[in-house]
Amino acid sequence: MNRFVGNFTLRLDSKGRVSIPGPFRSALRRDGFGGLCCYPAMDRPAIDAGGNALMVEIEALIGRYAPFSDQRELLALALFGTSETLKIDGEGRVVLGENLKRHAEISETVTFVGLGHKFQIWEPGRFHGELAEATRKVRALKGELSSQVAAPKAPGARE
Amino acid sequence: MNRFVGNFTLRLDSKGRVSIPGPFRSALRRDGFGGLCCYPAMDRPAIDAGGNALMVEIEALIGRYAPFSDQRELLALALFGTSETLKIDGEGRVVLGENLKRHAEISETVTFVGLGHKFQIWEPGRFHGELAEATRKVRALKGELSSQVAAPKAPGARE
DNA sequence: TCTAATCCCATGATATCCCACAGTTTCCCA
DNA sequence: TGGGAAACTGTGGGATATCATGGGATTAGA
Repeated sequence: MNRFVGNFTLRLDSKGRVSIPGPFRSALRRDGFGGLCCYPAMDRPAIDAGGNALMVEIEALIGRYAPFSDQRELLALALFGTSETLKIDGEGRVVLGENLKRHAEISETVTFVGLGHKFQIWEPGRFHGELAEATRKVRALKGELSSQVAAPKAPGARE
Repeated sequence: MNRFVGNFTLRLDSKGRVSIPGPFRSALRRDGFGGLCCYPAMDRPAIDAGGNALMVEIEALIGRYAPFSDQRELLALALFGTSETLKIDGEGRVVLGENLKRHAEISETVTFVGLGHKFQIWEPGRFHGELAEATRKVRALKGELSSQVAAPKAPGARE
């Protein structure tokens, strides 16, 4: 079983290191990629992180466009250009780069949140806020669903 | 791991030398090409750089057009004609040619940006501007993508 | 002989590796 | 069923290697 599930809150030490939660660490190990691929999440003050699987996903996204095309260069710049592959030390820790920490407004504690094929790293307070918000939305969505019968209406993309 | 990822800002010394960032340097070493192949990026005030993989890609691009066709000659001129192969010294540094520096408006600090198979060298200020622009466009693109994904049967992949 | 490019060594800062330890949880065996 | 023993996790800090950078020496080219 190779996905990231659950959430864990951990502290950064004086050198800025954080342990990757055990379950995530073993999922990464299985995935075969020595390091941790991270980039600032779009639209959210969080860090997206993962291993090979995530990297391949990004590559596939970029690979859809022709080499030297504008769109490809743009995507590559925004994705590869802002991501960092962090080294994982013998104890399973990483040091987050300054950009990443700034983007997620992380200071001394972080929450790891499993998202299946990848996971996110949040500042704990912001994560709880976001979670509450998400719960509220899901509840609303559920209400909507139960009031519909089985309408095959196209599900609009929402964010 | 053999691609260029992340961004690094470094200084030119009094002799005009810049260190190639460690991760890029080792990727180049793996790629087997002794020097660094550079040319002014099309449409952008930046320098495209890479090793063997980049040259192969350029060749493939040019090879798509019929020999002696206008497009082919033009591309060859723009890419091969303007490229220089820089020597990498014992410490992993290169000296950028005057053309390159002028094109990218580089003075004393540069930002190396990984783009997967190749990387770019920017004047840091211009890079930040371009990155902001790219992020904005990618966000728009993401909206498009997520509305496409909802159409076929969702294989558990979500964002 | 002079200029410029290349090589070589020095150095401070940073990152990486390595060992240590305390709190839990798991496991084992009486 | 209870009492350890062992393993693992998160945390801490010192030692070592690597990186970015600076400058002198050496070679090459004109």
